[in-house]
Amino acid sequence: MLPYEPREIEPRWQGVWEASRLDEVREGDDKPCYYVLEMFPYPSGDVHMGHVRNYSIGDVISRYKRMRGFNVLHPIGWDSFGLPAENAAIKQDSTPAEWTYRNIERQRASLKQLGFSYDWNRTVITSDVNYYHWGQWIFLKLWEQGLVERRSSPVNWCPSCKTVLANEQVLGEGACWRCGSTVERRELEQWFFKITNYAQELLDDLDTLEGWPERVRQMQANWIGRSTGAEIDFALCDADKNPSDERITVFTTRPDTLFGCTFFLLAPEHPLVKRLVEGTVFEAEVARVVELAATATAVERSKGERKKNGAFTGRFVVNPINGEKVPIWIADYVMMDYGTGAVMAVPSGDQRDFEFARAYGLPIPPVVIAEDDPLFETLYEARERKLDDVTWEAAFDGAGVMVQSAEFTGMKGGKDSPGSQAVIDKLAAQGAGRATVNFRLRDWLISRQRYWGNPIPAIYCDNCGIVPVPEEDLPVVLPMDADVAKGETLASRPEFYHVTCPRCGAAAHRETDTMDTFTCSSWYYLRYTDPHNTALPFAREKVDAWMPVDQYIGGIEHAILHLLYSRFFTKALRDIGLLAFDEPFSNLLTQGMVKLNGEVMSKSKGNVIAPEDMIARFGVDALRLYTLFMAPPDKDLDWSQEGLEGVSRFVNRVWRSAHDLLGETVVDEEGTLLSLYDESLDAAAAAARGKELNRELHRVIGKVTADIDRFNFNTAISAVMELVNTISSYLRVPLALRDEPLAHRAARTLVLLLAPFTPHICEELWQVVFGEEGSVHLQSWPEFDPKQAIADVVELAVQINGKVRARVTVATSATEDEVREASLAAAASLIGDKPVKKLVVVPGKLVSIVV
RNA sequence: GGGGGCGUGGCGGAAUUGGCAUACGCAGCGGACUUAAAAUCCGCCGUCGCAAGACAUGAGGGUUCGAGUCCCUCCGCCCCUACCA
Repeated sequence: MLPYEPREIEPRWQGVWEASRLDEVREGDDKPCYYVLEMFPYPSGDVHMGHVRNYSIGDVISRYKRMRGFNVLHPIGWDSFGLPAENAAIKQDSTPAEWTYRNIERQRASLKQLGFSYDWNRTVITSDVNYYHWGQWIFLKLWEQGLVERRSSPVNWCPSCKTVLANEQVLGEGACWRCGSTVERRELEQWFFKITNYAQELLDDLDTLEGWPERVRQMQANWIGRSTGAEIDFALCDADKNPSDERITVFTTRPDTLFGCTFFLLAPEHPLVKRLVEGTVFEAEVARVVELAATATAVERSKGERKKNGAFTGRFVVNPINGEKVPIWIADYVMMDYGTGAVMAVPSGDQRDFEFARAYGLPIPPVVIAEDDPLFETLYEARERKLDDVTWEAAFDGAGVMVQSAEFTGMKGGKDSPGSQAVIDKLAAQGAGRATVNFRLRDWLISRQRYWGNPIPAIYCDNCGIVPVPEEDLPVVLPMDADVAKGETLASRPEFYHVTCPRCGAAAHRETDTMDTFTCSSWYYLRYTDPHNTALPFAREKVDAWMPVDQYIGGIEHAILHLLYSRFFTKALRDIGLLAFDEPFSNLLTQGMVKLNGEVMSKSKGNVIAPEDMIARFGVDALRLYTLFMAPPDKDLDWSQEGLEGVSRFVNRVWRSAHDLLGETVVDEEGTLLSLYDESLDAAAAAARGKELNRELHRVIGKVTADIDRFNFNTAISAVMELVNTISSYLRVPLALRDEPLAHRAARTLVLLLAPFTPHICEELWQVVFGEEGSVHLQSWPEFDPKQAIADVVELAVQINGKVRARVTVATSATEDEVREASLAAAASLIGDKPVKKLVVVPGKLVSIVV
C-alpha cells in the first residue's frame, strides 16, 4: 500500500478533471436539470475560510445531485465592480481594473486548488463589458416600463465614500454599510428603481418561498413593512376655527383613536414648516428645534433614551371627526420618510405621543381603554368628553373599547378593528379620509457618484432633456485605465463625457454616475444559464430550462439587500416578458460564519486561519470535510485545530480501510503491519460479521442519502464514520475467511458515499486502487435497499409503568401478539400478580406495560 | 419597544413523526505494539453510588403508557430590527 499523499493526489486529479472537462455542463441530454448556486465572491483579496465553507456546501450538493442522475449547473463568477477597488487603487497607485483582475486570478487559482466542481466555461465577471452591456440593456428595458425614475429626494450621502446610498445600505444608527461612517441626509436628484411598485407582491410571495429560512422571510417582511390604516385629511384653520382650503394628510394605523387627537405633528424637515411660522413669534423656537434635529440625530440616536423635542407653530388644524381645533407642533421624533411626514398625535394611545404630551403639558384624554381598566366603569357609554387626562404611567396601545367617541362609543377599538373601519367609513363619506396601505419600503436609489461601476446609459441634452442611450449604441464602455489616484472621474474623460444627442444631434453629455453594484448581482444567476450570448442577456429557452435556482447558498448578511433586489429584478423582467417565473431562488441555505474563539476572523484582528496553510498540512479533502462535519451548515463554526486533525485521521483511516478491504496488507511508512486479524474467529463468526457489515452498508446508504437531502452534512459524515467503524470490525476477519465480493462492495460503497465530500481521495481510490473505469464522480449514487438494512432479530426495551425494566429479543418478523407474549414472559417476575392494565407495542422499539 | 432563534456531557454536537437521551468527533483515562516516542489498534468515558440502583436535556408545573420533543409559567442567552405613527 502506498501512503496517503494528498499533496500529490489532489493537484494531479484536478489536472485530469480540467483536461477532460469533467465539470462542464452537457446540455441537451434528457436528464432533469438541477441548478445549484453559491453567492459569487467579491474579489477583495484571498479566498478565506468562509468561502471554503460556503463553496464546500455547494460542491457536495452539486456532486451528489449529479450522482443522483441530474444534469447539474454549478457555476462561479465575480461581483467585481465596487468602491473597494477604487480605494485599493489609490493606495497602491494602480487602477481599479488592474487590482480587480489581479485578485480575480488569485481567487480563481485558489478555487481550483480547492477542487470545486465549477463549470469554468461559464464564468461571469460583472466588470467585463460583455456582462455589464446587458445590465445597461436591462436598465433601458426597465426605463421603458416606467420602472426607472430620476427625481429629487432626501437621500443618504456617505461623506467618506463620496456617494449616495440606498436605504438598504444604511445600517442601524445611520452607518454606511461599506465604511461605517455616519451618513448625512441631503436633498439630491438621483436615479431610482421603482421597487415599491412590487412591494405587495414581494411581501405576498414570501409565503411561497417554503424553501427559505423563516428568519430571512421575516426580515424581508419587516423591511417591506406593510401597515394597513387610513389617510386622514386635516384642514388648516385659524385660531377661530375658520378652515382654509389647504389640507395636510396623515397616515395612521389607528383611525379608531381619532377622538383622542389633541395635537398634530410635522417632521422638522416637512416642507410646510417654514411657511407656517414665517414672520411669527414662533419662528425662532421652531427654527431652533429644526436645527437640533438636523445636527444631533445620529449622536442622539445611539444614546438609547431620547428626549422628545418639539415646538408649537402657532397654527391649527381641524379634526375632521369632531370639528375640534388641534394645535400644530413640530417634533423631532416624526420622520419625513415614513408615511406623510405628518402625524395625528393621540397621547393616550401612543407611547411617543404620551411622552411628548407630558413634556409639553398637552391633554391626554383616553379614547380606547381595556375592559379591566379602572376607568372603564366611569367612561363606558360616555359619548361626550368627560375626562381630559389619565393617571396612567404609559399609553394604552392594545385592543380595547372605544369611549368618549360620540356615536362610536362602545365599539371595539384597535388595529384593523371594527371601530377603525367605522371611523374610516364616516371620513370617506365626508371626503376627509380613506382606507390605505402604507409600506416602509422605499424606492431603490441606484445611482452612485463613483467611477468603478456600470455606467448609466443616459445622455443630457439641453434641447431634449434626459435621453436614453439607444439600444444599438450599447454598450456604454467604461474606460478601464482611469487613474483614480490622480482624481480622474468619468466627467474628466472628454471622449466619454462629450456626445451628440441621439435625438436632435446637438452637443450633449453623458451621465457620469454609475449603477449600484447590487444591480449587477441582481441578475447574474440568469446570465450563467447563457453566458456567451451576444444578442441578448440570456435566451428565453435557456432560462426556462434552468431557472429558478434549485438551491442557493450564501451568508445571512444578504438577507435583505441582494435577495430582495434579485426578487424585484425577477418580477420586473417577468413583466417585460423575458421570464416566466415569479421567484429566482426556490431554496435558500444561509450558512453560518467561521469564527476563531467566538470572533469573526479578520485581517485587522490578525486572527485569520488561512486555508492554504491547512491544505499544506492536511490536504483539501480533509479541510473541506472538516468544515462540513464540525457544525450544521446554518450554524456558526468555531475553528478547532484538534477537530481538523481528527477529521484528517478519519480520511487516513478511509485510505487504509479501502486498501485492507481489497485484501491488501496495510503497513505504515516504516513497514509496520497495521492490518489486525483476529485468528480466533471461525467461519460462523466471520459470516455473522459479514451479515452485520452488509446490514450496516445499507443502513448508512439510507442515512447519508436522507441527510444530504436535508443538508445535515455533519450527521451524514458521522454515519460514514460509523460505517468505517463497522468495516474495522470486519477487517479483523482473517483474509481466508472473508467474503471477498462483500468486502469489495463495501469498499466501493464507502468511496461512492464520500465522493461528494472528499472528491480527490475518492477518485484516487476508485480509479487507481480499485482499477475502475471512468471518474467516480460520474457514477450512480448507491442504491438503498431498506429490506437489507433490517436485522433478523431486534432487541426491545420493556417498560413497566414508564421505566425500562427488562429487555427482550424477538424476531423482526414477530407479530404483535408474539411480541406481547414474549415481553410479558420476560417481565413476569417484575409484574408478579399485579393485573396488567394496558400494554402498548411500538414495533422495533419498545413495549410499554402498565400495571 | 417589535420580530426571529436557542438553552442537552469537559467541548463541537446527535436524537427525521412523542418511543431505549448523550450517536459521531474532540479532549481525557487505561491497555496493546515499541528500547522509547509518534502513528496505529483495543477498551473506558453524564452525575451520585462499593453495588443494586437512583437522578439527569435552563427552573417549575401540565398532557400522555411514555416528553429533549407538545401545552402553560418563569429564568437566561444570541441574532435581526426600530422614535414606523
